[in-house]
Amino acid sequence: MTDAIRQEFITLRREVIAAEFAALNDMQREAVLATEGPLLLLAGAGSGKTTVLINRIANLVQFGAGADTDRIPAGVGETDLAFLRLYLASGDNPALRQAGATRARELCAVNPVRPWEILAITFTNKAADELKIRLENKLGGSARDIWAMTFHAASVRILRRFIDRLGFDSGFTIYDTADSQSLMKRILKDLNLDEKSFPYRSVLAEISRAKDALLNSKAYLESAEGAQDYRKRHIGAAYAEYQKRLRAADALDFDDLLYMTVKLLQSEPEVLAHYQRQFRYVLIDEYQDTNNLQYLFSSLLAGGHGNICVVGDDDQSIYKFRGATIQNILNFEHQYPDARVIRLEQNYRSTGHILGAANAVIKNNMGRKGKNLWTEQADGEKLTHYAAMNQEDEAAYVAQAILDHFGKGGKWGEHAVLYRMNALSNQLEYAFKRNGIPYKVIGGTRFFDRAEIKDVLAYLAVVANPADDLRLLRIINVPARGIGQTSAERLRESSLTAGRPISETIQHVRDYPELQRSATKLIRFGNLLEDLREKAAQMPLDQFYDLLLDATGYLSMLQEKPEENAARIENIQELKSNIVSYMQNSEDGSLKGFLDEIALYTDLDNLDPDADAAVMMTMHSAKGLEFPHVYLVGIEEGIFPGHRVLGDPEEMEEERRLCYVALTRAKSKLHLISANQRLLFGRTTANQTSRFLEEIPADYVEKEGIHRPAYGSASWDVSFDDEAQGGYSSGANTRRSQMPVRDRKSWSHPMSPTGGAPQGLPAFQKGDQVTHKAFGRGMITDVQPVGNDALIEIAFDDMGTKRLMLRAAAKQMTKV
DNA sequence: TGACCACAGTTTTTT
DNA sequence: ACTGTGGTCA
Repeated sequence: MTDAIRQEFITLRREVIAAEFAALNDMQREAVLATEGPLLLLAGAGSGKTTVLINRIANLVQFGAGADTDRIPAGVGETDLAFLRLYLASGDNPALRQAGATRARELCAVNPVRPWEILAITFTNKAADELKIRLENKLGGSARDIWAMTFHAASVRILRRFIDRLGFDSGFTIYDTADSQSLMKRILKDLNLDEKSFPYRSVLAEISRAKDALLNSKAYLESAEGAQDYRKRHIGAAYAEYQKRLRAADALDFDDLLYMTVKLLQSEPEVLAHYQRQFRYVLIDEYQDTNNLQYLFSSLLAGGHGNICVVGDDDQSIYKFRGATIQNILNFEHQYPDARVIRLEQNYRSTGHILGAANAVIKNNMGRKGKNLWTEQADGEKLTHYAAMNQEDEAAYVAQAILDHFGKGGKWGEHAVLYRMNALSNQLEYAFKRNGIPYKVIGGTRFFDRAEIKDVLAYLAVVANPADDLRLLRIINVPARGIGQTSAERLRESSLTAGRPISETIQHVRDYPELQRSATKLIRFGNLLEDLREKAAQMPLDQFYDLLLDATGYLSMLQEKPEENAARIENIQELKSNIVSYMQNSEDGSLKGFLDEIALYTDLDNLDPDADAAVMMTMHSAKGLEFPHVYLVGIEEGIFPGHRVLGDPEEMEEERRLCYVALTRAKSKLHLISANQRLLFGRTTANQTSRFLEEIPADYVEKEGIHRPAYGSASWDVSFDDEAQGGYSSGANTRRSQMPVRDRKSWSHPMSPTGGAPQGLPAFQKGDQVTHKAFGRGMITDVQPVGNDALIEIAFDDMGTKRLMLRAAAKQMTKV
């Protein structure tokens, strides 16, 4: 084979493969084809990062190293070259191209990758799921074998197989944050550590930091001995105790999952070799958010073949508070001197104005790699900054804008409201409820953090793992079994001294003189658990779940107060739907498997793209998502940026990055809302508008609302009716801006506790024909007074029946 | 032992 | 505002 043939073959091969990815832009394609060796992909917001990941994996599976290697199959000759030339020239002839496709692919593939040789790591389950779905669409069923999952899920998978080498049982349970917290509270109490100087949260945070630095409690204590640090010594003791009890309960916390995996890979050469051999290609998404453990995890696993591709954006690093270090991405080129760097800077998501605003804001940060996103899109609408009177006005404005858009044929799901902290979502929820806007809150008090869910899951966990003391204690007296705190405490202490799990102690309760008082009850409880364990082995999970709810008396406990517990009962039912869908999606359908999945699960994964509903979530949760219309609320100093970062330039930069993330979620219209005064955490404050707003060029922004609040200077005699009928329509903004700053409560809750008809309710009654701006024509079918408002039911011609609050609805309706 | 009440502390973000 | 805790009383 001559050199010329070699060269031309390599060139043609790359062109053939490149043609498969013709839909991408040059940089994206570059990133897809650069398969070999370390690659740093700096992908700006909305630059098609996920598309690149998908196509990159597709390329690996189809062509292996074909596009990025000098290796040539033996026996390539002139005929093959001629064929490839012809094939490439056939671009506009589909029939010809199709005929040659198979041969071309075979000829160009070099050692195609098998799916399980790819490790693709993401941060959230949501991102992992999306990746899996899109891969399956592209590659078919074999895509299921790709290791596309979160750091934690991958760790669990590795640990389940090999953790016995560290002396742990492979059936370990996973403790979530709440579990860790209650365990730590216990420990601090037992160690007699004052909760003021040793808040459980900061102790846990310190332990988490130690684990991230790969320090076990001993190593941590050693560092404390040297420093003679009193605080550290106590925390070290708590750390040791914490790990001891986790161990006794056969449990790992979130940090342990990564920590143990890294330890395992470092100390067991065989295991390391196994996975290094297996993972020919490693991809890490959101690399700017990795912490030290995750960095080690990635480096170790990619260490065999050295094909590591990390994707990230230093401007979107927003998780420093949980140990993420932006250094990982900044140092990548030092770690791998031969690394290639590819930048994706073309944004396909946002309009020019939105992108311009985001660029202008992030420009104020020092210490970034430097990058300027650009777009081919038109400038689009300007951003809107609405300065609201207070949080109610803010919520009303958002609701109004959404209703307007819906009235023009838009979809609910095109809107997302983002805020800095969950506490800001309340007013919005009320406003959305009143106006009949379907919505979904992501995060906040999470489904799996609800007491009833934790209770039921605790039962399942104890059934699966009798050694799980923490969860056993949670449910030992729920529902009440006459095993009170004192009995439970005594039981716990006896088990501790005996060094056996509580469930074992219960089985041998007769051997413990100090437990005789509650022995009968304990035995009954122990029998219940035994019984459940037997049943669990005999029937499918969903059936067992029903049985458990019944046998434990948990359901009947809730049913004693049906009204009060309606939501709880519903939640428990909803958990069953989780079980059923788990059974459909997993091969083994085991209880353990279910608990694993649940332990790594968050509400974010619930975002159902098919349901048409506006969404609200924190700016953090919104990372990676996009929406046509975005509302950023609470854009005030002290809230965003939050008050705790005001004195700290580094923290401020993180906050600004968060702002960048938030701004770049919007595709076509961005509303920024600040309130002149806000009731938060029980206090009313008057915040200045956020500095981030000042950083956006003024000619990108249209201002609405009350921009220079001169408290008390405006006219005060605006009658209620005026306000109610005037509404919040976009045309009425000028009028609104003249409204006085005044506490609405003074009129919306008149001081008339002795009953009588509510004051100033808009005059609508049963039977009225109305036209609603968003929902069209309809008839009022019911009016129920509720407090100072009324709940009305309207049968709309096209929208079905809706229940709205009268005061809010009146602003949208006219009588026909 | 469990129900009820007052009180305080906490309100960033996630696996 | 809200929740969880701790104390008191039946």
